[in-house]
Amino acid sequence: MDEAGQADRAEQGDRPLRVARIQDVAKLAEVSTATVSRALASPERVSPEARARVFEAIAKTGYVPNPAARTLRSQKTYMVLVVLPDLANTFFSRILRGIEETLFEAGYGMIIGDLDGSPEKEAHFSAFTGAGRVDGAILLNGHLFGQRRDGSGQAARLSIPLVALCEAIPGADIPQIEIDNREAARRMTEHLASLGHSRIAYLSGPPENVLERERFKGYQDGLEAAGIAFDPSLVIPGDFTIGSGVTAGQDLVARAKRPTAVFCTSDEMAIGLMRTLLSAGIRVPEDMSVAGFDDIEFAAVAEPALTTIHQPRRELGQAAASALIDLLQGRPSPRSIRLDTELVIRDSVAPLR
Amino acid sequence: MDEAGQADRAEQGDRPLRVARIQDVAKLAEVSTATVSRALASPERVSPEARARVFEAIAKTGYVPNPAARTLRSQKTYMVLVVLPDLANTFFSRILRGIEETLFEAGYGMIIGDLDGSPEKEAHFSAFTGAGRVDGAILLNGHLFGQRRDGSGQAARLSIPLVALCEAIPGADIPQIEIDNREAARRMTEHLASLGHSRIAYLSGPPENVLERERFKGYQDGLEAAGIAFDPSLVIPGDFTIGSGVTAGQDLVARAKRPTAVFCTSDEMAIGLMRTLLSAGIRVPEDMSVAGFDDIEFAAVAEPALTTIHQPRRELGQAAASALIDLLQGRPSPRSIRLDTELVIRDSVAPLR
DNA sequence: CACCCCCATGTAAACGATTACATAAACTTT
DNA sequence: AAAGTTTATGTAATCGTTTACATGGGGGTG
Repeated sequence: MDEAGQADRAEQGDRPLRVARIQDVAKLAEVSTATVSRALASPERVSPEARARVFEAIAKTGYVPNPAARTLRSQKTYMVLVVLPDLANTFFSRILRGIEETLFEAGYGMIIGDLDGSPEKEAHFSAFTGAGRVDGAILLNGHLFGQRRDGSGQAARLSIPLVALCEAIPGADIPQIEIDNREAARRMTEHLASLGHSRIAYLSGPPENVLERERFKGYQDGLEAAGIAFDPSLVIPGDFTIGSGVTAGQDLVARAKRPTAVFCTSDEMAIGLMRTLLSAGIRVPEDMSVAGFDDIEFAAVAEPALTTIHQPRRELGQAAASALIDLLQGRPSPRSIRLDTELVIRDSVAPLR
Repeated sequence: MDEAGQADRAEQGDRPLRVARIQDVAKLAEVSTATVSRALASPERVSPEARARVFEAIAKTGYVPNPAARTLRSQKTYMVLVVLPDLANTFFSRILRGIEETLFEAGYGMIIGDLDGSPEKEAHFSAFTGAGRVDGAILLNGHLFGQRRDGSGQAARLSIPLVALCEAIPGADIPQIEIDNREAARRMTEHLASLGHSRIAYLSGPPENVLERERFKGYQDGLEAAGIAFDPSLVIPGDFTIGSGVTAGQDLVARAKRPTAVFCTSDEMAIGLMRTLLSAGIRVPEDMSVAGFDDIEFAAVAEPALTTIHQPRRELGQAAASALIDLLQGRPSPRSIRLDTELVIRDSVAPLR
């Protein structure tokens, strides 16, 4: 105290009245604020002695740089927005973890934008990127936002680096991280066919969804490869949720001529479907085989354990985050990545009797 | 162009070279920046004419306030941090939605801090709150952070409003939003006892967890109320995950003298447990009843459908967010809230034969 | 009519960093 | 030893708002 002189807003007694600023550190270390800033941003550009004094002063004052000031000046937020269609969907949580991990290691924070099917929210998150609250964004929702519906000149805003994850965005010139949905669906369909099934139903996702469209193509590819004619009556509408699986099950139960196998384009639907079948006395896989897609945690402990397509969710998240970080740091980023899936054979699919 | 004079950084041709600043709006509307700022923050304090001109200018320029500058000056970020132990856990996703919804409506963004069991990350998120990157935080992890492990004077930082959700933080003087875990566990235990079960096992959560401790007390309360002696050998260690349910199942299968009912303190464990029992030929509920806790989406479609305790997850999230917003906006906030749970009876529990 | 008060607005000082530019010292190179 | 180069540091402008304070005009009141 007797040394600091008139440091009127510095610490007093014990606890700082106010958070320390770079000025306080500079004064204590007897250097300029520029040197403190440099000591933090690029230590090698500061002499060892000064650096030591600076770090000592930082420790003593408990200084933490003010992010707002930093952002204002440097135009960097060290924040990334992750936009996804449905936060309550199990499928995304592991992906989010993969993203978060990787961002975290690189010093970035993650802001979540849960669209929840509302276009109003979409506009909101679009504004987020436009206003410079984040340095970049990872889009899991299958399309770019920001293109105003009214088409007015409402400004195409400051554009920031974007990465598409899982749902490819056709025509967008950004890195796209995904799996080969078509190929995976083909593989599963062929797998079912190879076990003797020929009446293979397809429980779909929402028709406008990109994943759905790819998987549907794969289903058709698979039928074709197996020499099975496509039967539109075996395509059941769904939307990836447990509930739509339950509904689809009721549809099947009511049919006179049932398929012998059902390929569901999400595990959630498969689990909901099996539930309805079992309640109606239809045994899985004895009476009907059921296959899923995603390999969520519950797939392995479903009853019966679900045969499905494994997606490397954590790795997908990590890859997307890495690609974005590359972009943010001016490094060249891979245009597109396709991660491998795996056909996981469990108990819900059996050879045709 | 011929009107603006030397507006060298204003729009040119069609698209703005640079995002519009408050200055640009002020110039166009022929008012000062202060008026623009006021027109946005408190429209009633600006004359209708000026207001109209300002809004017109905002529309014309596509102006969006710079959040960093705003934060720097006003010390408000309009961001909230949500700290949770495990983002990949299904239980949290609906809660997050409730939180996000409510924050969104109030104009706040949500930053997720997934601890993932790492103390290193905890320190990181603590720094988040300390550095003023967020206005407040919702803690789902059951304890406050910021109290340095080394006990050094490392500064108790700027403290921001906090709310505890789900896991109460003993001794913390902040709003706590939770359910009555003890009461709910008691109710389930009594329910099992009322069906004739007296050998009721308890599949626990992690021993240090607050929820676990409360539920365990409730289990004991329930036994006592039913006049059943507590048997430590019926307490099986778990950690809320599917995997620990599977492991617990193996333990039970190996036992000579099995319980007739198992109360699992999470649905995930219950589902994992049932899986193992069924694989080993132990029927649920005929040979053993299984009860869960949480009522996650999969509980209703498990095979058999799971009898469990329903937690109003969305409402929990909403309540926590509301409490935090009250705090942030200087309104009095309820000290603590306990939301009601519900005993959901499905098929996994049956009377003792 | 003089006084006071209120209202709408403007002026300019923060907020707390980063960084372009300037400067001085130390080291190379010829 | 002079000139040029590199290195370490400091000075001060800048990022784009919000807001305390100042100002001037209009309307009430005594």
